[in-house]
Amino acid sequence: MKTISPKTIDRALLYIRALENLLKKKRDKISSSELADITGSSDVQVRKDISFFGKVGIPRIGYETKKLKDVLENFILQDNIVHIALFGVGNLGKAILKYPGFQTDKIKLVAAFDKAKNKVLKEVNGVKIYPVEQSVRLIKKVHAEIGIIAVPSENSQEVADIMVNSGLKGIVNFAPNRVSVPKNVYVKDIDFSIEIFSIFSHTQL
Amino acid sequence: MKTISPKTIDRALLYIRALENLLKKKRDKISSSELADITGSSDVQVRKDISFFGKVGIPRIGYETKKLKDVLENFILQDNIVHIALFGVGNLGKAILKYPGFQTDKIKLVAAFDKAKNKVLKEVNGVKIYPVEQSVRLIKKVHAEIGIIAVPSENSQEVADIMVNSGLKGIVNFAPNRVSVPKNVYVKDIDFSIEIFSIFSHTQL
DNA sequence: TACAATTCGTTATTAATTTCACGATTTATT
DNA sequence: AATAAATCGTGAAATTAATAACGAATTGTA
Repeated sequence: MKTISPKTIDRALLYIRALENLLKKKRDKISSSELADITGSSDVQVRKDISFFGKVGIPRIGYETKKLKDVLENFILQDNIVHIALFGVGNLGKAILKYPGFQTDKIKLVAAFDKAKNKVLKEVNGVKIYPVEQSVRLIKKVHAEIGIIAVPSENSQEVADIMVNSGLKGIVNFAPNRVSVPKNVYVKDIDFSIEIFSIFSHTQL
Repeated sequence: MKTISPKTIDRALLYIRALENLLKKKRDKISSSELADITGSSDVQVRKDISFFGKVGIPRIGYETKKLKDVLENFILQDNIVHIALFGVGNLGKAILKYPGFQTDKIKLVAAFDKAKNKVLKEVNGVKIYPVEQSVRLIKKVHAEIGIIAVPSENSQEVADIMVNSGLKGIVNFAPNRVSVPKNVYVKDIDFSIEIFSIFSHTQL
């Protein structure tokens, strides 16, 4: 039994999104090479990735859009819905609250926290903003799995500690400094300026 | 002559940021293992990465913080300053404008564009907001290299076309759909919901 | 000065990932 | 029915990346 690689999972997420868009356009079939073009990959890579999930393609035709999407989603998400808690409702936090991809049937932003009294108890895009003091209790109550850090870096560690205490198992950190957490908690750092430098380096090659 | 791998470059950017923080704390020496801890890597990986840039370490001591930072920066950025143009001054755009890492001596956000008349000609964090119509001319004038797409997905392709026409060679795309560009333009997509699903998958393992 | 301790730098090894090559399957066409 | 064309699926090869192993250099200490 081969184990599935993290890279394959990440690409599968791109495939799923592409397939959703194709479904909206009523495309019911798609070939590996076209899916590769859309997602910035290669046809062989697409077929190899998909082969981890089973034999879903039809030779000479390609893949059925709906079926492929279901297979990938079921494998990766099973029946789960991902519940997210957001910390920090500044500009970035608001952008995240308004982000269309965060209120679908597979992913729900369920609670936002901020320490500014004037933001608390307001609602943005259907999500209520609570005071940080209530976060541990509320996150446990709503069973969130993933947390987003969108506070200034001075407060990021403090927020990370709250997240760990609440039982969150994954964190996206937008603050430009690393936070320390127990090793059973997975942290993904997104640092805007490092992304920029990285692209700059790529364009220099 | 070995060529430097993209992964090494990306980690080197993490090292540079860590070294900057250490310098602020007046730490003038650092070992590979401590740098590894800070950046979430391993000591061997750190030494191996750094060895691409030359012999800068001192056995038994470690690296001189300042010297190592200079070596890495010079190699990756040479004497360049990266100039950025931002499209879209909504919540996300404002968050980017206020992001501290975008006004340093190595990276400058030089212009922002929006089509809303009421935003135009205002200034956020020292950056002036211009009408989109002037973007091609202005980007050429200020010699920006990298563009950031922070507009809704309906407008992302249109903005990408402007960027290509302006001569930008790298794009960070925050809109949740891929844009098509000539293959000499490098695009990095940052899709919040895919990041979340990716973390969720990691935590499920 | 000799020896131990520490940390870098580098070659060798192993592991992971991507690409290649090609057989198998299905549909269309003559 | 035979052949051609298109596309999937996959084992093998090639590439890339990470880890391990260890020598070399430096400092501290007896």
